[in-house]
Amino acid sequence: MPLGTAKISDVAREAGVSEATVSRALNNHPTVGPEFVKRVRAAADRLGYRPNGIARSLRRQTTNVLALIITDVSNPFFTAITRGVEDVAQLGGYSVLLCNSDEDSAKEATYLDVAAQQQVAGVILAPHQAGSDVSRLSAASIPIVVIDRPLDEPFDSVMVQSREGARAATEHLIDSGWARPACISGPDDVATAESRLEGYRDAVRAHGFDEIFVHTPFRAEGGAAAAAELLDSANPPDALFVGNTQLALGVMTELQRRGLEMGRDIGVITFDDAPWATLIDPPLSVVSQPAYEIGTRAAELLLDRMKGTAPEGPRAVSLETTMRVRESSIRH
Amino acid sequence: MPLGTAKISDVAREAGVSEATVSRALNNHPTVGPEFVKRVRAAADRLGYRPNGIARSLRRQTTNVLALIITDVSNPFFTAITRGVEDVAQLGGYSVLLCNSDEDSAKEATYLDVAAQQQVAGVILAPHQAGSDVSRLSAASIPIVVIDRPLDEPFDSVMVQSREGARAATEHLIDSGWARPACISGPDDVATAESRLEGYRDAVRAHGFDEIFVHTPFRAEGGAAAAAELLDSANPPDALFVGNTQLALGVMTELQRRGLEMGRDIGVITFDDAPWATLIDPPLSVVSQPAYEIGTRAAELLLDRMKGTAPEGPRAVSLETTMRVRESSIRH
DNA sequence: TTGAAAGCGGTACCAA
DNA sequence: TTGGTACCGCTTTCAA
Repeated sequence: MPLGTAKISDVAREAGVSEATVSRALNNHPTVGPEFVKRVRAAADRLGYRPNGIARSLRRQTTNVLALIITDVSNPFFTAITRGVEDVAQLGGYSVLLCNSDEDSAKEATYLDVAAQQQVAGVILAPHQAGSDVSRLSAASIPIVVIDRPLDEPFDSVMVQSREGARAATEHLIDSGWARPACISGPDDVATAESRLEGYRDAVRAHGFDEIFVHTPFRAEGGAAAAAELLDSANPPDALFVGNTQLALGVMTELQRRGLEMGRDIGVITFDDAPWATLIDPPLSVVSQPAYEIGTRAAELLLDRMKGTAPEGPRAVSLETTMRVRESSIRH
Repeated sequence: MPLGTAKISDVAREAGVSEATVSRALNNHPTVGPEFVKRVRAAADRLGYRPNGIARSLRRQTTNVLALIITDVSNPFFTAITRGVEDVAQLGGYSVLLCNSDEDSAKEATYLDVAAQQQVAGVILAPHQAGSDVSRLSAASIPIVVIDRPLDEPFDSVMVQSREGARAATEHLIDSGWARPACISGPDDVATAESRLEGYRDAVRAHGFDEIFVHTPFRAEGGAAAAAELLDSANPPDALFVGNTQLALGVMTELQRRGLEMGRDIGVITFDDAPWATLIDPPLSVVSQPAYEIGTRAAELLLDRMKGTAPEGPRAVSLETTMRVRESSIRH
């Protein structure tokens, strides 16, 4: 028998004890004689025994893995969240499986299904839409923490005050002397896109400015197309509040293509910080979200929900954004 | 009984057939009467039946999920690979679980263990080191495809001709008139870092130049520290070949801090393209790897290995890099 | 404290 | 073609 193929019955035979004793010994059950523990451990080592996680899960009805479902792996915002989740999950003895729903409800549903089927211990979900169907998880009583975007059903959640951040960013644009700020927003069915747009509207309305905005997918090409549309319009904006990093990539490419310099020809501020934001010319002003903390807080909520130490009702964590004014938004 | 909690025995009762028939009907087994299929489907729908993946896996000894283990989720290179893997996996009806080993052998080992325990159908692995222990997967005869970095044991693999790419990049630096190119390389125990360094050495040796290099972790801080060290040395380099995107982020930050302009004061070319490479000033020259294709090819190899349609021995795919000369490497 | 045995929820063999 | 049932590997009562 190849090493690492042994099952519990083999170990039992090798150690001369029952399967039950092997199981208890290996799981540090207190009622096992120290002599037996030693014998079982030795036998297990000799055989290279590794428990079959599937069988264990089937019996225990749970695993020691968490699922983290995000909408875009290539967005630094979500990878920062991922690191936060991983760090606290690891401390708690859990592994995290990352699933990329890619802003696609069908893929999201598949992963929700996989999570339920694999009986993960808990799920952290950035829902594509508020209506995402998590009933399979609920049916299996798998705890859920919702992040980034709200879900219709009430769960523990970690959100960011996007609207306030967006409003502040737009105010900043106006304060800097830009007279016609527009908003390049994400898809109109994505909550974060909407609340950032709302924040923008709050600000322009307060100042009696026109509301100028366009919806586009959270991708670089979307940003480029939106920027082009706005700039080609009859009465183009002189400043842009951009909905996220991916959009910003496209927007800046388009500005570059047109020879427009940020801060001189057009004011730009974008949602989410990025590691390269200070390297471009001029440095990009941003509204930064505490991404890593979103991850750690979410994982903490999940872990104590799993432990059963959490209070009854849903807990809502709301984090603030930080505006980092650099040069792209400053008129000169 | 809450919806979605039904098990196969419930469906059998509801449909008035045996469990065996339910199983066969739901799995499109050809030997089931069409009348029965209809009845079973209806009963399953009524009860909101969803098969328990764990139980199925235990019996079938496999799942329809793949694991993709990468070393750094926040590196765009790996997220591009991820998209490639996901796209072909989905076509084949598989979900992919992404695991971030974070350049840490212990985490990697944990995920390898999880993969084996969860009995994933296959694994695509970017090993931290050539000695990574995949014996648990082999013992469970789970197919493996190795990407990005070699493994001591022979498996299907998709690699990139890093050394050639690195050599070409360094030659380009030299051809552009830089007289003292140095290399900022990754950790000396990471194969890609080593082969890029080798490529650099090939080039400088061929020209009789000094070999100047420093090893540092694949992180922005590592890049910054390495750049500082080199620039502060007695005889500093006038050009830099940088090992990857994360390092480049740090290197450029350090150059900026010192007021050094790429292309004018120092020549820079880096391994891996990044979405923001054209947005910085001056645009960054890079050696681009076909990341998305690495992902698709790896998944293809894995899928037909799983189907059993692959030839006996390991297949090795070797992809080429593309140099994209922009301005940071051009002397002016 | 230890062992026997009953499942966990499906699947697939064998018999009818 | 359908049904009965052993079994996948482990955990956890229940008895001894």
